[in-house]
Amino acid sequence: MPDLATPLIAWYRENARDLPWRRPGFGAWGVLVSEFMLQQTPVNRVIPHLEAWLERWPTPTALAMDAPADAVRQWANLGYPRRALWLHRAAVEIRDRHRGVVPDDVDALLALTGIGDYTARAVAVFAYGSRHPVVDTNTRRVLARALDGRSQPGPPSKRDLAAMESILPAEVAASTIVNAAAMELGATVCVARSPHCEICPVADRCAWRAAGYPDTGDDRRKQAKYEGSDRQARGAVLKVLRGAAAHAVPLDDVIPDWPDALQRDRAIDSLIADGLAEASGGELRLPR
DNA sequence: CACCCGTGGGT
DNA sequence: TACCCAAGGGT
Repeated sequence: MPDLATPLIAWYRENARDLPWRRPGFGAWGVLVSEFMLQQTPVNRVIPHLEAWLERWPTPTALAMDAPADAVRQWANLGYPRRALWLHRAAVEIRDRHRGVVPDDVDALLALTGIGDYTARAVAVFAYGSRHPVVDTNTRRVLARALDGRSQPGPPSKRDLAAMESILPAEVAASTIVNAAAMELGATVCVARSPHCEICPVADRCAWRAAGYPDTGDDRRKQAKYEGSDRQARGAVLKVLRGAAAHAVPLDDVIPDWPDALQRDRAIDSLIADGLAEASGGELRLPR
């Protein structure tokens, strides 16, 4: 097993980006909100929204006191608006189960709505300094290349945690840096396409490089086409509900010119089923 | 486990 | 232009 930790720590010290959630004293709530926003949304789009969010809701309890509709509106165009709903639910759960304090325990975090394997460990490690393996898509790619000699990682699995654990230093502070450094390397150097191996701190011990950069193929499933999809229809409906001062919109005024009326109705029904919309009196609105 | 869920920038 | 990709999670 090559020592990745030592070069990763040295590299991270010099090259880590200055991101808001890495500032000392940023707080567990801020870290948690950032992790929700970063679930499938790029860093650069998250930063302004994160700052506005925390200014409006500096604590979980503050968010819990407002309506889910406010969270969905504030989420704006970050995408996957269920995350806004789930973040609101998590805030309510934190208020009710944890006296308004973001828990530091992985199992307690996992029990919160919208928090899975990655986010629970990210909060425990980056907000509280615990020692756990944190594995996101960047880390999986770095480990697949450096350890397994593959160009892309396979599907996510529990083995990913064991792989990360295998390169994690025993000492707590160092382990936190290695977790962050693996993610950072994957995000900025060991990127999916055209990686910058010439500046990579672990190039001299990378199994993929040593093997001559074989293309092992990408067994991830391709993203479904967005144009013409149900997701696009849902997005259009939610954009209307979020929009302007309209708190409730007559059903007949919700994307009336959508090309596929069946798809439009399906989108509305699924949004209601997800709790992202409510129908009453022939009107549609965000959840109160 | 496969599939679903938004949105926008890069190539 | 199309396609790729993004600090995932729930069902």
